[in-house]
Amino acid sequence: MKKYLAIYHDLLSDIQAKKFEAGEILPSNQQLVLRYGVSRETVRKAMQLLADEGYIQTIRGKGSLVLDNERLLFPLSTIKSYQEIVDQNNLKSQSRILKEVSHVLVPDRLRFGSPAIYAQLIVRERIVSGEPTILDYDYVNEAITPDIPLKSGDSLFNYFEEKRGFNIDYAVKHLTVESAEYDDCHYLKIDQSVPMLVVRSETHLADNRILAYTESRHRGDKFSSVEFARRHH
Amino acid sequence: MKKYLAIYHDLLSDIQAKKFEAGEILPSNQQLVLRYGVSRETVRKAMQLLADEGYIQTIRGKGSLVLDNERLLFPLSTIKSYQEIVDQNNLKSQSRILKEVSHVLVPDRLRFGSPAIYAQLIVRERIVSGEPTILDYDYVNEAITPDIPLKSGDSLFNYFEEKRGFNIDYAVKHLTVESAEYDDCHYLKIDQSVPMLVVRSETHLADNRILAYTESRHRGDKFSSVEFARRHH
DNA sequence: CAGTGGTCTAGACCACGGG
DNA sequence: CCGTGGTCTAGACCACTGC
Repeated sequence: MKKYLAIYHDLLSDIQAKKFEAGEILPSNQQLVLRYGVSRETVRKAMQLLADEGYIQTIRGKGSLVLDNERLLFPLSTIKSYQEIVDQNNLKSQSRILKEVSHVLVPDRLRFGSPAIYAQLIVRERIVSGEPTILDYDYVNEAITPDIPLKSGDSLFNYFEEKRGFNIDYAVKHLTVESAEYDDCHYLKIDQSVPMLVVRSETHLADNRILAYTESRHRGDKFSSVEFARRHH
Repeated sequence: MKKYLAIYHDLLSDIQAKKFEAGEILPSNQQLVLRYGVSRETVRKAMQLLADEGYIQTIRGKGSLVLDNERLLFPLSTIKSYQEIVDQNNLKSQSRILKEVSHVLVPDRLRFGSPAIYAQLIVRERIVSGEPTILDYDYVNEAITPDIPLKSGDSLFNYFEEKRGFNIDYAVKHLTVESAEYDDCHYLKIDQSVPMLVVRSETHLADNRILAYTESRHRGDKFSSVEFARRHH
């Protein structure tokens, strides 16, 4: 199903496999119409997805230019699981579960005015290049999915989408810079002088229910993110 | 021209003017087709823009739900000028030019592998609620637009787009957390212990030329950003 | 069942780039 | 001039919601 997504993924994997290098021009709309046997509007939907996510730039009269997407690392403006980011960037990384508690009330600082709910709390640390770098607190809405069976290496997103068939739609993320707390110092083996980049997010399903609240605490001295932004007129 | 943009802006201004509150359902595609006298695909283009930017959530079988967009503050994943952000959030803010130098070579740390160019450097401080909070270093490509006439209150983007007719297309932004430098301490009246949130960006025109490099240095203890992210399948 | 949004089509005209 | 991408149309079928 969904022809435009098939074309999108097909072209994207060619770009990521370097069959198209940065600076090259993709096949024209018309060529893709013939290749895939679809209408032009369907081709253009695929191209717009690629453009929105920073893989190509369309230039009228010329064609669709492949951009340098080597550097898209840890973007905050997309919903990617930690595992997806690790995979895409060929990082060496491990995760370790530090704590798991059921029936916890989600703290105020994560909710930004949304109603309080009970959740299952999962605390994990992410170890990048042998060094503990990120602390993740996931509060998963009990009303939607209680009792998550989690092994150390599992991805929560993968469980939600593949195993449970949930349709994750969007997230609202708040970024701040804060001082290291006791847990940061204790688990990440840093002292209070290291600033933390904190991302608090609220993840929604396609029916607008809140699936989870997450607090991701990154060592500031190790944090790096590359965003792609388009200008809309 | 561009009917879908007209519809987008029309609906957006209604949302921002609270004619549609968060939680309400927008008029259906069919109603908008009749109201604007356009085809359904044109209506849907406008709706997709609204959805992409986090103003609405479309729910199949129900309608287009208006989201709570009160809190979209200082998003890094869109290209907005400082002036646009200030206007949208009703902030009290001033800008002051600190330095202006012609024919400067853009430093390595801003370029991430892009070729070195000569630029006009403009250094400004942004004063929010009476307190100097952000230092901006703009390196504008001399080959594209030399000798920018700048008064203290002017917006660079406004000059590029309105006065010069440039078509800004996209930017790549690098986020890091760094220690305060001499200039940070001097102009922002802080000491070295305050961490800085640094955004370095490369702004491209529609023909893919680089218009400018920018380094924005935010006081970490005052920094706050809200992002909207969609999940693509 | 009627109404909603999601996908897809075949065709048209426009604006821009480059030879 | 021709080929490119950008916009728009009228109509079709599907999947889902809610009554």
